[in-house]
Amino acid sequence: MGGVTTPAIRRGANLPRVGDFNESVILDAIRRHPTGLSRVELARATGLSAQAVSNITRRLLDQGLVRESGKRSGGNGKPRTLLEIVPAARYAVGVHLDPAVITCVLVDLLGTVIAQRGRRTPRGGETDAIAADMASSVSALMAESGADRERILGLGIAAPGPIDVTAGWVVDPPELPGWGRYPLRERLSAATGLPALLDKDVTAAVVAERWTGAATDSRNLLFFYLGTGSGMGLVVDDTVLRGVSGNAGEVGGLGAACSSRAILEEAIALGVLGGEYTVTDPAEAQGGMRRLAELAAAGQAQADGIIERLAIRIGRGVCAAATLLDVDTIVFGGPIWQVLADRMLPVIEPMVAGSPFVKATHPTAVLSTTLGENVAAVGAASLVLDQALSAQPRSLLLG
Amino acid sequence: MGGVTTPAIRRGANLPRVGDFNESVILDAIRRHPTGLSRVELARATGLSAQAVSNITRRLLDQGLVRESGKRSGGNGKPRTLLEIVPAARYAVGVHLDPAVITCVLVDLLGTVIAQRGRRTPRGGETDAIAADMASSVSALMAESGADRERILGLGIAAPGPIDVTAGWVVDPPELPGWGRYPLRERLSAATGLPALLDKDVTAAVVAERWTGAATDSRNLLFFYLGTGSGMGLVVDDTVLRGVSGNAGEVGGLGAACSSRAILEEAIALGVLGGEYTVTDPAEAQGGMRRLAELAAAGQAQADGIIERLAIRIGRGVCAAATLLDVDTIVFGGPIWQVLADRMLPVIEPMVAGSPFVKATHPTAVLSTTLGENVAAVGAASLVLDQALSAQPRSLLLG
DNA sequence: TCGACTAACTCCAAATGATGGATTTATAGG
DNA sequence: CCTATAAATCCATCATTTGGAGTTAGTCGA
Repeated sequence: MGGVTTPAIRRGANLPRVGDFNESVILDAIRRHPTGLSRVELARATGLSAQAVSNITRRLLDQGLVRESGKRSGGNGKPRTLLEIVPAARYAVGVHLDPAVITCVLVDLLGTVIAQRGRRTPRGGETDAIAADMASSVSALMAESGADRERILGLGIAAPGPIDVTAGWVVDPPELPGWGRYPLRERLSAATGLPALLDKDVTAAVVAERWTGAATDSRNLLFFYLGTGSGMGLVVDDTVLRGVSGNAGEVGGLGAACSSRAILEEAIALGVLGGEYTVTDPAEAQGGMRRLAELAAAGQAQADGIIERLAIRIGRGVCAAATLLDVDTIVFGGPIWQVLADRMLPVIEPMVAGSPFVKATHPTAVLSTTLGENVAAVGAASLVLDQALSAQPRSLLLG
Repeated sequence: MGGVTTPAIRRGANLPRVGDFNESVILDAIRRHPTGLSRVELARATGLSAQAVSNITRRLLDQGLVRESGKRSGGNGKPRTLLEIVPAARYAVGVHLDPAVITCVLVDLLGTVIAQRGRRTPRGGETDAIAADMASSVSALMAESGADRERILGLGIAAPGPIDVTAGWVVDPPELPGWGRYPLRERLSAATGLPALLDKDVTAAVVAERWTGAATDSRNLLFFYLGTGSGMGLVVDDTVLRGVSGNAGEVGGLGAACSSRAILEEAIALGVLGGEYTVTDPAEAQGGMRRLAELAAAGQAQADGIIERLAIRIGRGVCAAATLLDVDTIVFGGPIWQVLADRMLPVIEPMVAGSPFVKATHPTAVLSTTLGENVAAVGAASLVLDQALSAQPRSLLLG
């Protein structure tokens, strides 16, 4: 009390920070325009003076992040010189530690996957050995991609929640025995020599979706991830919601009800699937779900009912969350979603469109991810890009 | 496409903005320390250099926002000169348009209520006349408080959702016939001569709670408002969540189930309350709820059951939201909450403490507002203070 | 009582980055 | 070939933070 302990108050801002920030703003604008963007257009779009834009683009050109890509003549006057991103100027690596698979990807500045590797997650092995194996996968990825080492910004790690962001590890993961409180971030950083950051897989996924996926233009979106577990990644007012401990996006009871384990158990109990689909290893769940989807597609009513009920449950949860957070875009993805999307999307879409909130306020887009099964791994890499290159007002503050 | 239309991209930042922002940061830090804070402490807390702090505090002193309030000697050396807020340096006015009552308050820089007025919301009168009456209440408030006109920053308006923030009006409010799409913000601004802003009542309430209420230190909190309707005000990562259209915090079906109308109907159907408590006018609902609380306190089991079931419903909703958003503080308030708090808080508190997410991650405080029945009106005024004086990184961007 | 010491605060020159006006550059059209 | 026009850059200016030196106001010990 009384000034002895100085609590963490908001930090001030700084001249050099403004420079860096505006650089990010310009880079961001260029990145978002695949066709290229001229300096005047940048000035108009960002509100900066033409002079400032000129200086900043010069710095970006010097750093090799941007190049001039031609001219566009608009009638009279000097034609605009277009600027575009040099995708190979920087890279980021992402690792997704999932109960079913461990995926590593290397992406470029635009989030395009340059190289990737996946392996089934070993059950009950030596955690240290598995982590070492992850690190060597990352190193191999960097080597085979031919990317300059010094152009690699860092390593992003996505893991199922709950996590402890400050410690850089996973907390009591039900489906990941052995990984609880294992110092994953430190170990991978040390073993690869890259700066590393850890976040929840769903948070990573929503960042990917904003960076390169289906929702690059939305400032308020919700990503529902359906994999071994399920959860939501949240972006509101152009900022990724992380919450007190980085665990925002947990869906409580809904998550358990949507787990592949619960669905398969229901299917087996109803006799739709045989006992051979009982999951001990989450890696096998996707096969069971695929079988279930096939049966449903072939007209098996009970299989279809299971999927439809799942869709309705998810639809309710998503509507509640979309109402609470006032988003205009909902994206679905994850390995299990990929299998069931065709059946579930037509159920969920009208639920959202018909929800009282949506009808009273504004239309809400419902989409499937365009990034495929490894959204979360791409997301892990996107976390790095996002931190290093995106223009977040927060970055103006002094740490 | 292709650069013809320039989409809204993030805006750059500016030197003068940095100055203003840092001024806000310092003011914010001083405001949060009732005992006063010296320049060195400010420098350490904000990360700014001693010089910058010195310059900024001089500006604040010149503006009369801050004064030197004594010295504190800490052993050797020159004693620190303490700085404190001058509460009367600025004022803000807040109006809460509620289906039951219209409340106006005038608060000072610290959010302390200097003057207030309330009246029952007229049913079905001439909207224009009522708005004019609100405006004259505001003028009367300003006159009787004796506050310098030029020290009044503006007028905040809180209204039940859904709202349209850009238009500055309420959209189809079920309990506020006649107010749908009425240009409330413009009219009140014109009639009072003050710049006005409109937000949802629950959003206003959460801002109040952070400015002066029970949660001035939490950066992640959730406010559950229980009045004629109900909803949540959300703050995550130190920013107020507003969403696409400013309607974040709606609770869908839960909101309807928690409305005083629904509760009283249930009580009447069960014969706990007589038919005379049927509400046509929301202003009468509070009386019925008070009667219900009295019966429960007197040991009437059915009345008690109604309240307990309500508490459980709210508890579930709040747990789900707290899990989704990863907050560490939950605050309850609103006119109906005031009446039922004693019975409901003991039900909800253990639900939160026992929820799987809370147990797995971090303790979560459950509190009642300290601002009484007119949280929302105080909140409306706080919206003005918050916009004008709080340090939001967002404010660094050029509009 | 006086001087040494220490910490808080302020003055001054330097650095950084955005801004506004004038200037150069590149194209289209007559 | 000249002019009009729009894009991009040069130059001087302004606002703000920063770092080091200097000033101020206390405490402590002799």
